[in-house]
Formats: sequence, C-alpha cells, structure tokens
Amino acid sequence: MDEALKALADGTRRRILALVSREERTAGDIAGHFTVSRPAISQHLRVLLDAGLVSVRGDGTKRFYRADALGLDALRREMETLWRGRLDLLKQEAEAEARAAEKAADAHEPEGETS
Amino acid sequence: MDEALKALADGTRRRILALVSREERTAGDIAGHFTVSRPAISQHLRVLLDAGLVSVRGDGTKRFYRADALGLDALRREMETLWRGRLDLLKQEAEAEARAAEKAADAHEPEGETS
DNA sequence: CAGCTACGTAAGTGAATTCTTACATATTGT
DNA sequence: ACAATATGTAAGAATTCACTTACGTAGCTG
Repeated sequence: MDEALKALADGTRRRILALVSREERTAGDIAGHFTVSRPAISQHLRVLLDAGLVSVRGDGTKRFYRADALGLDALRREMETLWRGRLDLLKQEAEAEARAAEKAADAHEPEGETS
Repeated sequence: MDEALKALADGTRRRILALVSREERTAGDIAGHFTVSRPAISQHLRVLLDAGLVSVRGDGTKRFYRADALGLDALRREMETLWRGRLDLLKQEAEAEARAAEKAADAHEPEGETS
C-alpha cells in the first residue's frame, strides 16, 4: 500500500496514469505530453510499474504502457478500508454536535421545554 | 489533494491518523505509541494539520488532536473521482478479454457454432 | 552491415523529507 | 516567584526524490 500511495502522491505520475487509463501508449508518446525530459518520464513509469499501477507490453522497439486495473482496484480497496475506520467520524461528530447543542439549550433553560 | 495524499503516503502518519480517529489524544499520548522521538511526532502532526486531516484543540498546556472528518472526506471524494476515471478499466478489460477469447475461438472454428 | 529509432540506465545535482538533540515557551501547582 | 509539565521550534545530518545530461542497447530498415 505504501508503495502505491507514494506513487500516487506525485502529480506527474497521476497525469501519466490518466493518460494510459483509457488506451495504451508508448513511452515516447507519454513523454510528449510533458515538459520534463523523456528519461524523467521513464523513471516515473518505473515507479508506477513497481507499484503495480501500470503494466507494459513490448512490441519491437516500442513499449506500450497502460493502467493496471487490478493494481488500481487493489489500492482502491485498501483505501476504502482506511476510510471505513474513519468515516463514522462524520456521524460521531454530527451526534456530538447535536448533544452539545442540546446541552447548551439546557444551560439556558435547565428544566424548561417552554418554547 | 497533493498535500493530503503526500501526508497519507507515510506509514507513521497513517498510524497517527488511526490513533486519533476515534478519540482525541494529546501530542504526548500519541508520541507514546511510537519509537521515534516526540519532536518527530510533533512534526508529523504539523504535516497532518497543514493537510487538513487533523485538527487541534488546546487546553491548558495540552493539545488534543483528532482526525478531521471534513478533510478526510474531502480527500476521499477526490480519490473517488480519480478512481472513477479508471474504474471502468475493469469492465473494458473484461470485455476485451471476452472479445479476444471469442476471436481465438473464431480462429479455430472460423464459421462454426458447432460446440 | 550501417544507421536510425525508441527506449532504459548511470551518474550527478539540488531540493525535500525524516529524523535527532538542544532549546524556547506557555501553563499549572506550590 | 519557582519548579515541573506539555509542547512546539531551530538547526543540522542522513536519506530520498525528481530531475538533468550522457551513454548503452535492442530492434528495424536501407
């Protein structure tokens, strides 16, 4: 998880991922979309590859990259269990606020239900 | 998004986040759960704070940290739009494989629906 | 074979990250 | 006012990161 998250935590790599998400593209084609040097993109592709977020298919001298749906989905699932641990916070805090509001009302009107 | 993702891309910070997700905790309490020095944890808390993933409440000399549900949810939503761009890959690839399998069958049995 | 194309890899650089120890600051209790 | 407590901040070392230029290497093509 750490490797994939670190890979995602870079804007250039996220843009690369977006590029190869719908169709496979050669390394050169991908590099053409960026201002940084081609080797830099090659290195980013390596990181994404190691993280299991893209896959390659070599054909002749070209290398076609594309997003790896399985790797992406695996990360997505892990993220969801991460959220699951914290998501109920929204409920908890909403309830806490409700209780606090109630308490504040009580402070003003300790016994009353006048209004 | 970049800031929050970078904040999440560190195991120690994810553990901190887990610690403060259910109940608020003081900086010292949090640091007690780790082997690294207390200042290091203080710095991690700063990163999480800047990323909007935790919030603080000062009380006396103590500072109580807790996960910030709104920040977390904002990130979660951004991630989901990120997945949304790539999730259909699963479908696409499944379909592509299905077509490929069909094609392979055709190659063996160019006109047949024999089996 | 010679040369071109499409790549990856090596080596080095500057900036950012993560950690440490030492110190500054605010608040509480005597 | 003084000491103890809880915490952030400063400064610096070690590591990692994203990038660059230069080079190596397959595969195609004349």
